[in-house]
Amino acid sequence: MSRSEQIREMAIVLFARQGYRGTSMKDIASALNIRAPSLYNHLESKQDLLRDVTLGVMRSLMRDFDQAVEEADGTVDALRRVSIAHTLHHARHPDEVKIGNREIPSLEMPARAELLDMRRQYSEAWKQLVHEGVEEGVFEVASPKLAVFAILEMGIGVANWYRPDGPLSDVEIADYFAEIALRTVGAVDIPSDVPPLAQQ
Amino acid sequence: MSRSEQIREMAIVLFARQGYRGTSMKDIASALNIRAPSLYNHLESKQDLLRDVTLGVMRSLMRDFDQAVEEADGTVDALRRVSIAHTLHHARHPDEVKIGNREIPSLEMPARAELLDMRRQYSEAWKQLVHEGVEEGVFEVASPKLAVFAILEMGIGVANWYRPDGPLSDVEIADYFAEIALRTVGAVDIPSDVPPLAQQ
DNA sequence: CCTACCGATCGGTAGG
DNA sequence: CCTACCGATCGGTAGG
Repeated sequence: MSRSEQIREMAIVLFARQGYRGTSMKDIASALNIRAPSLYNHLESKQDLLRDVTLGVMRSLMRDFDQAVEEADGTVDALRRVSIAHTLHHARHPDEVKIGNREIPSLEMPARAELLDMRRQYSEAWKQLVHEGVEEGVFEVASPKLAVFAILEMGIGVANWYRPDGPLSDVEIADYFAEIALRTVGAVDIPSDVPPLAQQ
Repeated sequence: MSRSEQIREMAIVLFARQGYRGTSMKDIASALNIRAPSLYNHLESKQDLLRDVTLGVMRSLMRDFDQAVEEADGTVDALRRVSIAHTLHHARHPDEVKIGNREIPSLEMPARAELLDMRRQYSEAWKQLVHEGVEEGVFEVASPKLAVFAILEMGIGVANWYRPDGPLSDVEIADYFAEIALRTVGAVDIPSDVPPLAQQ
């Protein structure tokens, strides 16, 4: 792994643990056994590190969403697949998404506006999908917008509590949350090929 | 409103908007048209402000939870009521809960441990309630723990997007989310006295 | 990749 | 409630 990648990975760990402003360039450098000024051979500024991780995580989320929709067979399956992708992403990249959600005020313009616009696009794509399901008559939901917010936040929260060494795997949690998502939009006749979850 | 209260309210607004470490004592003082050192006639330290708001919000959430359970008629009604209380609290005190969720790394020991313990107690009380419903046979849920996380996070997210001047009132959102919560735990035969939601 | 160093800003105190 | 001021730390640069 290149030094530049090492720095970026360490920054993600420390930003997630201590916050962006609670992490100094010296903290990052010390963790890699070098001095702070040496970092500037590999990056322009501390703000660059934050911009890369926050914009990167949204690009990645949107890519997963598009891929899930492409692979889907119908709207119900599409919602299940994007729900799984959303939850899995938050279980597998908890540090990155924590930074993306918490450090919006630390992100300077114009990157902040860009991030917020990507977030808007992402939830818009979700709303569009739910809307299609309503039009097709496979979903029954009082407010698509509220339903989408509920589903998204449920997945986002996973980043805060999921532990790989816990009793449930990320796939099990993602499957279960996808079931909740389908219930939330009032999808009926759900083809359930999901194995039963262990208690707890 | 006393100067001390003014300072605390302004701190909450600025901590939520700019983050704890992104807000200087000078920022708070300037917004009140005084100088930074004058703040110290009303508080011990900047950290005190953070401790008061983060511990206060958890005390308040737990109080609301207990009251909702006391007023409830049975376990299904209890889950509906605590869900409503949880969502309403996040809609009505968005700044406080945002700080409580984002600034955990900024909170120094031992307050941080105290906060985390209160959060654990809070979700434990929720899990206990869901567990009772399962034992009574009124809930059907694969994993009480996951169901509780899903419900809690759904409500927490409200603080990030709810706007009082939006198309839906906080009460409407709380009622709707309580319905989703009941679906999440597989509560059946839900007595629905909730008025239909406006689309969008 | 290092040492030496810069100006700016921070939380907080002294003293009135 | 103010001015004057403190030591510490910050992101970043110069120069090698």
